[in-house]
Amino acid sequence: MSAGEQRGRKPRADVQRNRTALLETAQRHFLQHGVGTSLEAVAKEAGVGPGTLYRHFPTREALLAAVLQTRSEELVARQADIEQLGDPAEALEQWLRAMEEYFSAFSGLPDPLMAAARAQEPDNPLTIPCGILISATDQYVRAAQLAGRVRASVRGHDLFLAACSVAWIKGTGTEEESLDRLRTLIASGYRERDTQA
Amino acid sequence: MSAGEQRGRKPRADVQRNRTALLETAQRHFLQHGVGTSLEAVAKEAGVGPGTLYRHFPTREALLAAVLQTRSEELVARQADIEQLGDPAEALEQWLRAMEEYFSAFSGLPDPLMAAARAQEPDNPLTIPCGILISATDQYVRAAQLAGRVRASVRGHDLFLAACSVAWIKGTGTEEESLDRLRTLIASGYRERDTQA
DNA sequence: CATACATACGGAGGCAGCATCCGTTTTGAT
DNA sequence: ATCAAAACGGATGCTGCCTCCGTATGTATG
Repeated sequence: MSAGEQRGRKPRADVQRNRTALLETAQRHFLQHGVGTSLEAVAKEAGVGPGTLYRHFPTREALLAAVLQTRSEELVARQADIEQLGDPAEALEQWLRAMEEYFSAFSGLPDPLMAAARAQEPDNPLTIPCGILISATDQYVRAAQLAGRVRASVRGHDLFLAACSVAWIKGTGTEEESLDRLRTLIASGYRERDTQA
Repeated sequence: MSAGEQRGRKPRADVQRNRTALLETAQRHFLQHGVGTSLEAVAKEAGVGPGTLYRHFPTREALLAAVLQTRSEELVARQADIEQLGDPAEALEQWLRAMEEYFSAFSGLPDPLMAAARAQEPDNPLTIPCGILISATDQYVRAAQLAGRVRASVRGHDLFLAACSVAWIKGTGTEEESLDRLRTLIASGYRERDTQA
């Protein structure tokens, strides 16, 4: 079970090479054409046949999940920054923004993400990441609630949905101003009313 | 320009027949398989060739818009009911629910709807309906604001987006309970804080 | 009723993308 | 140098989109 364990044979070199090439190309295509981009095109540009792509990543979701893994590291990095903040309300706000950006990395991403969040299919490779994000959000929410900055009825899952929504709308090409207005609306929804003295 | 004007020749009978058959079949398929349903299948089941379908409705959006027209009549009917209510806050709430149901009639509907709401392409047949809905929402918002029940900073367009979002999430198969929580969150966002005496 | 004309029909066909299967090549081990 | 496992990749079949044009259908006229 040790890290360096190599059972049987050393893995072939081209495997890792192709995998990397596919991931890089896929990321570019997802960025440019959204999650619905042609997988054939990705394979061709990565210099491999369709078969190779499908062997590495049996479904579009699998490829997507693998590409997202890279990006999710950025998200974790942000978490470190966020936890520096003393203010739990501020922390929650920033976390929501971070998630939103993560969700809107590629156009059309929120749809498969939501499908995974529903999580009926446990073999969906996007399911696990979603679960992590939801419980992370819940942490931030609880902290802010303890500080009396967020209404008691709010749950992490609610704000996860809200962040997804905003990301979805963003992906439809709505202007940034409208988005900001929506964010403000949502913030007014979860923030505790000022406890007037 | 009068209604009964018939220039040249009387229109052929099969035209109207096919159009109706297509609309009915399309509605069924949209309901069962979402807006992405196969148009070929619709044509076949309606008993016409693909060419006929595309002549009547050149794009998927055109077909969608035509089908939606029927449903939008229900929406207008609801407006009458809603305006019976004395309470403008209640009226707004009901209107939002009505829109939400309208948006989630077919799975996947919110996407083309939002694309139309952006309204860069004025020939998109969904654009006009969207504009109407937005300004209608604005009416309800203003009324509620005059009664001091909705925060002054809120605009109709914001709540239009919110309703779209909820409809979108609904379409992804999220449980009704989560949806209700989200609706509550949004409502807390736009409602005026209780003016404590 | 017969004819002529306009109009609409419908399916064949070209194209793109998905996903699979299997003969061939590459690679690591001996 | 040789072998066998492992991976490759492209040919293949399928579905759906959308267009084009020869043909059928329905409407007006003698």
